[in-house]
Amino acid sequence: MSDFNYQQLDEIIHSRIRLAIMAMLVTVDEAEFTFLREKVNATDGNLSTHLKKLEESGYVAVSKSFENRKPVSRYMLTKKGRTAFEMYVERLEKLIKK
Amino acid sequence: MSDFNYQQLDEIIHSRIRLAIMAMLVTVDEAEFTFLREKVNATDGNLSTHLKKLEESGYVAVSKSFENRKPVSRYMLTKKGRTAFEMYVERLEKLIKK
DNA sequence: TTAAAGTACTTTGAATTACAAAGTAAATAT
DNA sequence: ATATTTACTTTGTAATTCAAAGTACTTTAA
Repeated sequence: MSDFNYQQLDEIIHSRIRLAIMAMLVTVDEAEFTFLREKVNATDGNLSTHLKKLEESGYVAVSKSFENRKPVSRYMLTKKGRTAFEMYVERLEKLIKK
Repeated sequence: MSDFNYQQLDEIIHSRIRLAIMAMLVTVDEAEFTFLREKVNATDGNLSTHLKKLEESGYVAVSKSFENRKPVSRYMLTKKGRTAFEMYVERLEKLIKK
């Protein structure tokens, strides 16, 4: 399969906002909703739906709890998510590197 | 602006198929419709619409002619397209590298 | 004490996008 | 003559993206 076949790029990860979320998550153990919202520069609604999609794809796991009487959602990559991201990056680099 | 801000990635280029087209086009002087269709693994209709979008964005130029009595469309990156692609790759790498 | 404002999300609806099926126009094969 | 192939383009629809509005609280102000 040619390196230029566009379908080789995981479409779940490839969305701009989800890619930014995944790229952020690989650098940390876990991240709170509000932290991601700030880093990725997303609106609440948009972030929420994309995190849900990543969850449903099994790429991200969440733990929702209350701390100081406030809801806190913590997100982290799953093993599957990490592997998928690595594969995605590998293919992406083959595509963009000459 | 944080490297994780998803909006920094050029949305015209970022689409999977258009990214593949652009990545292909930076490696060659020009490419025919049928060549791109094969390399990128796209259907005619899909390729056609995305090439048109790249054209309208000023990233790609086309020359349409007849050769051996058949229509041939040749596509090449414009200067603007090349610059935009370089910028895109730069930002993408900052995003996915650590 | 109760009303208003904030926080941390989720749901909804509308606009945009991506895609392939169908269409066009010309050439070639049967 | 008719059917098929080639090189595209147009069209219709399904999926995606996004922010506005909504929910369920908590905190602050009056």
